[in-house]
Amino acid sequence: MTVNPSPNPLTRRSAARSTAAERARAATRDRLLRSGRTLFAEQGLHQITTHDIAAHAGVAAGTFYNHFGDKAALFREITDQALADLTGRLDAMALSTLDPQESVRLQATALVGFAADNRDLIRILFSREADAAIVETDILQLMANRASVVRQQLVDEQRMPSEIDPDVFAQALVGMWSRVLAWWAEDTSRAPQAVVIETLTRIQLRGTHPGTFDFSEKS
Amino acid sequence: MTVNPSPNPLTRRSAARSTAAERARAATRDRLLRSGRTLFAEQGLHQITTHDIAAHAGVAAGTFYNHFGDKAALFREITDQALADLTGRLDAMALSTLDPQESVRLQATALVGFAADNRDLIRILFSREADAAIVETDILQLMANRASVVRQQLVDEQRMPSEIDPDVFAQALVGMWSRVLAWWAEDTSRAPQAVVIETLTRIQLRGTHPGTFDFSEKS
Amino acid sequence: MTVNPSPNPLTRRSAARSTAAERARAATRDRLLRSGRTLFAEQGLHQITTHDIAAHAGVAAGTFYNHFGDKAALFREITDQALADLTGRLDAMALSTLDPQESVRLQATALVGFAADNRDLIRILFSREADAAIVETDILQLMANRASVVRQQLVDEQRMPSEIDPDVFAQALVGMWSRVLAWWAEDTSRAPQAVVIETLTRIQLRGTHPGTFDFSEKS
Amino acid sequence: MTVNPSPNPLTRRSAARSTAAERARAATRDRLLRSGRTLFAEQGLHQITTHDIAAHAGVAAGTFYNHFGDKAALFREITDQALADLTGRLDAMALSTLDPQESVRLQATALVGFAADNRDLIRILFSREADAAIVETDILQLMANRASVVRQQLVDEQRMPSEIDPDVFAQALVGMWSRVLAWWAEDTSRAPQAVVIETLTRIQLRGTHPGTFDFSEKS
DNA sequence: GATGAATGAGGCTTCATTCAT
DNA sequence: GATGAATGAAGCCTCATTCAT
Repeated sequence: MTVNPSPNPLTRRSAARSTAAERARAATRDRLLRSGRTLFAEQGLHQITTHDIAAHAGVAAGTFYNHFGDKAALFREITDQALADLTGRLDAMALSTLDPQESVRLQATALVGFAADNRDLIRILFSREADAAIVETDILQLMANRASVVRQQLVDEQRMPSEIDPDVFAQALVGMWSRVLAWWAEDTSRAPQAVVIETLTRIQLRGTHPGTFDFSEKS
Repeated sequence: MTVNPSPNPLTRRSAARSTAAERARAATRDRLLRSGRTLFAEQGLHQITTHDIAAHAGVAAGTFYNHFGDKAALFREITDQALADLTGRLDAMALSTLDPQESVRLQATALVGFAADNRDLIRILFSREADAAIVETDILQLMANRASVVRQQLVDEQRMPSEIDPDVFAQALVGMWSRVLAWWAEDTSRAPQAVVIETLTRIQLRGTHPGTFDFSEKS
Repeated sequence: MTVNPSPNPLTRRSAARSTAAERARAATRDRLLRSGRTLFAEQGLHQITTHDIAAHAGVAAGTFYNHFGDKAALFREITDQALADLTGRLDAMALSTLDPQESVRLQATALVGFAADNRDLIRILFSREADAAIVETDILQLMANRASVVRQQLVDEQRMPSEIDPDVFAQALVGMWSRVLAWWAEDTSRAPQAVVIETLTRIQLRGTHPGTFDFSEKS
Repeated sequence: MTVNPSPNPLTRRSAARSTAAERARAATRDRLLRSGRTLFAEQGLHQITTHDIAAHAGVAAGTFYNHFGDKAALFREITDQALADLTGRLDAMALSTLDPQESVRLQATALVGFAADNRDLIRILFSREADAAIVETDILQLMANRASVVRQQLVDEQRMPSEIDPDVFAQALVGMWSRVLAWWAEDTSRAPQAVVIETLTRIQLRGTHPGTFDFSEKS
């Protein structure tokens, strides 16, 4: 015969109560986050007021400050989450192959997939406001640093030519990515997803002007 | 009948006066433009007030509005000039060769040269604020449009592979350029000018991962 | 008909429950009072929020309003209690002697003793905020009124010289008291308790400039 | 023969222009100062908003900030000026006699005269808000420090009895002064000016309880 | 009765812009 | 044309208070 370790009714009730309150609070916080994401994507950090966000979330102006210290804190939370998501995807890709060529294609696939799934986030992440004075972290710089370090390793291992400076390469890469993704996320009908992936991949693997260099090896 | 070849002294004087006044006015306007360029480059459109610009230019706050309709107008004038300069340089380069490879290198040279000569302008042009809602013109978009059209022509003429979508290519190109130049203009000691040019050129001609594609032809 | 001398168990239980609840309630109320006293003493009425008090008392923000109508009500309750305590001590002293000289000394002793025992209350009572618009009662005014009435009686009975106006005297007295006590209560190491008592007493009995007076001409 | 150093008309005109503008600016500043003084005296620092002051002065809300950094700055300027005036009067008195008795009377005269002339300032200076956290300087403390130092000297020179502690004395003195003056300035019909002076003087010279003291026996 | 999230009025401050001189 | 004080709309944030659970 088993004892049913059923929780004490009082405990359970109070736990339930507490959980309900917490859920309500979390829901409000989430509405604010979503509203911020939507509005920042549409209009940018400076055009949007805390009142706008609160109104869009259906709460009073003061409620905003029950959940976020100030406007920048909300913005930072959005971008931090987004960046974590994005780098998570890139890392997952990176681990799935050792072939550099394949790796390039998988990264492009991950990026474009992320943009398709998170159009608002892309527009926020890759707006230059994301690294304005108000927000300390420069997202593109973080990504560039990652890319630069990886690249330097490859150069050191003589798996990449040293003529391409790792720092310049890294800036070029994130510039290309951010611009293409922001452009495409704004209106995904501008190009089929596969075309975006393919073009990004080809530019990395063979450059923008492939045929001009050595015509013997056209794929 | 006599021709009066000598200007009336009064007329001349007043013309001279007027010219002096015009010169003074133009000088004031120019100081405002320079101040705006310097301050916007340092701190961005939103951080700088019209008072800041007037103070930096050594004029009164109201004087600003004798020369520019509003803050955005000054900003636009700066960016329009800069864009005209930049595209002028690019066009000049474009005309000097028919070889696509050489053309790529010359473009990179022109761009990096412009950035070296106009560090402030680069930081303004390629900050994302340059295409914020307040300023209608999207500079990068203009450049992308040019690049896209040119590319489309080359594809149509079968001088470029169609696998690289002209629109995506154009976005990638301006993204790469703008990011690299903004990064470098912020601190030109980050890389030698020649390295920036060379890296940009190589990425275009052969991609970021050249060795991975066909190892037989490493230069 | 039966008298039921033994309490109904249910009634008793519920009475006990009720008493326990009352005790809990009173304890909460008391914690709020103490927290208010501590915090108001440290920072003043305006610097302290109801949230501060509730947090310091370890209760929720809303609980505050289960016990006090508003912030001013709590403040008033603190000051009313303090004033009652203080005047109680002064009255007790007053009854213990008929000798005016002794009375002065005993009053000083009582006041300084109260300050030593209730440093927080002194700082609240004798901060000017205690009679700010938000709180109707002016504590010093109440004390001054008492002093004025007593003085007037002594003058009428010709036991005090009429040259000292009872109202001015009363203001001077409470001004002197409140300032000295507030100063001392802030840091009791500023002077030994006995010195404070003695100095207050001497000033009342002989003035601040005793030796300077020519005693031949008392009116 | 005398050269008439009449100013150049242009210079004069522009000087006049400049002076007119300066005068206008000074007048606005002065209106704000007066409004602040009046309103702070009536309602205290916390009850009065910058908008209140601007409205009372007949200017727009933003104009306040053309002249004062914030509300506290205006408040401080008012109190600093007032304190300088007041201490100036006291110092002038102090120099006019060497007789301590006369000095006491002259100080009382100066203080009460100042209160009569500056009722608003008295109410501001001697409200406890004048030393609230927002304003660093504690006016009464400054006055007390002065009094304490002077007293200590007199004690050292054996011209005052050491039984009266200089620090306690100083607090008592400024407490008495501030309370009496604030009370009287609120409504000067409460007592004739001469009576206030006389009572303050007598309390200092002979105490509040003169007749009660037996002069034969004090240690 | 306790809880604590939500409320929203209200205060402070900034700054693009105007206008009388 | 230059000046610079004045303007006032608008944004940020606080906090006393309410109320559903």
